[in-house]
Amino acid sequence: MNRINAPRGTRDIVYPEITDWQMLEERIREFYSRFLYREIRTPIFEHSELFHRGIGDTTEVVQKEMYTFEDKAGRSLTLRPENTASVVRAAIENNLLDTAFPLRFFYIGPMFRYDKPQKGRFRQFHQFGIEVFREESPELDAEVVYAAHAFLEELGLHDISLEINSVGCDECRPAYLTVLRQEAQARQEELCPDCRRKVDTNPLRIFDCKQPGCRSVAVAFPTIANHLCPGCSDHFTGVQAGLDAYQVPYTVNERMVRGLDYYTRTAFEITSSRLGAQNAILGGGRYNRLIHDLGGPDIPGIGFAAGMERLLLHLEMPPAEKPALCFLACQSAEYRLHVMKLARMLWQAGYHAFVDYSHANLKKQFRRSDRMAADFTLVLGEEEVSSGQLTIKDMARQEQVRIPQQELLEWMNQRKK
RNA sequence: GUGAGUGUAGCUCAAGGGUAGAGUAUCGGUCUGUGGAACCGAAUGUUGGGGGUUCAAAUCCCCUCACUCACCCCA
Repeated sequence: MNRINAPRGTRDIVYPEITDWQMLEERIREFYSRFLYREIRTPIFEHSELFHRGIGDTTEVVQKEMYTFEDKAGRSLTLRPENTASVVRAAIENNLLDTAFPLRFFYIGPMFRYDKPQKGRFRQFHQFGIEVFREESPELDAEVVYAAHAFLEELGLHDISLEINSVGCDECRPAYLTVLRQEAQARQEELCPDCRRKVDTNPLRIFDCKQPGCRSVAVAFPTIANHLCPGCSDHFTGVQAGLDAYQVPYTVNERMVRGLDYYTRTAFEITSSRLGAQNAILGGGRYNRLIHDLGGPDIPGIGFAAGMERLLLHLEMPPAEKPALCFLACQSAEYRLHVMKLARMLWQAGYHAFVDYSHANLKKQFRRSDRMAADFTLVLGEEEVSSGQLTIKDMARQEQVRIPQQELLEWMNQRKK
């Protein structure tokens, strides 16, 4: 029979890598609960319309990268490519927006995008993120950015840099885009074919182009900084003051663009220099229209999402502390039932124990114990059973003792300290 | 979606038209109450898949699939 492999761009996470994931998830839960973020779990698929309306029809993600399918009743469903729209939908649907309690959510889970896989990019990948609704002060933006940056720092991530920008709002961005489009049109000849197309559709993206020609042209283009309305301008100033208060190191990048349409005002991104081409490890920003656009009240929101694969790619997790492991061997099969009684004692007391049910001789059982990196090997044989004792060998110290069987737990407890 | 590189034993890799190999891991033995070392031995492959050229293909040609990296896009 031919084998079936995991679909392209997906992968299995198995031991020992899985322990890194478990530790990371634990750290996320602990860290973000300090800020009163509460976990939320939303469905892995949603009505396709949620993402069309939320993320924006013209975005790359929606146009080319969604896993969309029809269910048996003919509904158009889509595997979530990101989670912000879902969290907003869930908050509205569950009437969570009426409470006086802070509206703060965090999530951890798989996302799906039909991309061509490469280093740090998968079709099923995992993100964690946070969302805050209803608070509009710039200082809150600063706290969210701090919560993003400080977490990575606490994880011991090096070689990361934080960039922020303001992308304006519905008041000032259209006017700026007009100016930018004019400028780009004037110098169209000097742009690559790709960018020439962007002049009409999304001129901001020209700033992203890596072609040296486009880059040198785009440097001269006007940035949004001078076109922000007073409201956005004050807000951005406030964000920066807040970041200084929280002592977050950042640089302002007036040319930073984000891929999702819903961002207003604050946008930020954390990249790593150790990651290859896919160097964005975290991205987010404010979205003051999204909740309203998805049928909710007219309240603002802000959040970010981080790529967990990319995080783990250059994160050195400390080796997990594993409790002592006892390997239970016996001289021959006739003592097996005795061994099982000892195993039961250990398990009930919370110890890790492995019973060798094979009929191998002791030498082989010891070898197996060694390969499994057991801390202790317990042996039961004729001598032990007839005297109610058992032999324990400390594998690392190469010392062994014989003790009464009923003293096993006592011995382990002392040994553990 | 575009491009480049790579697919041979569980893993890392040889063999570049003439019998598919090594290291490592696995299993057995030297060694039936004691692991890591050493020595001896065994097992394991539709050479990613399909087609073509040839007396003969892992090797040359075509197609396809997968992986890797880059473009693109983004977490």
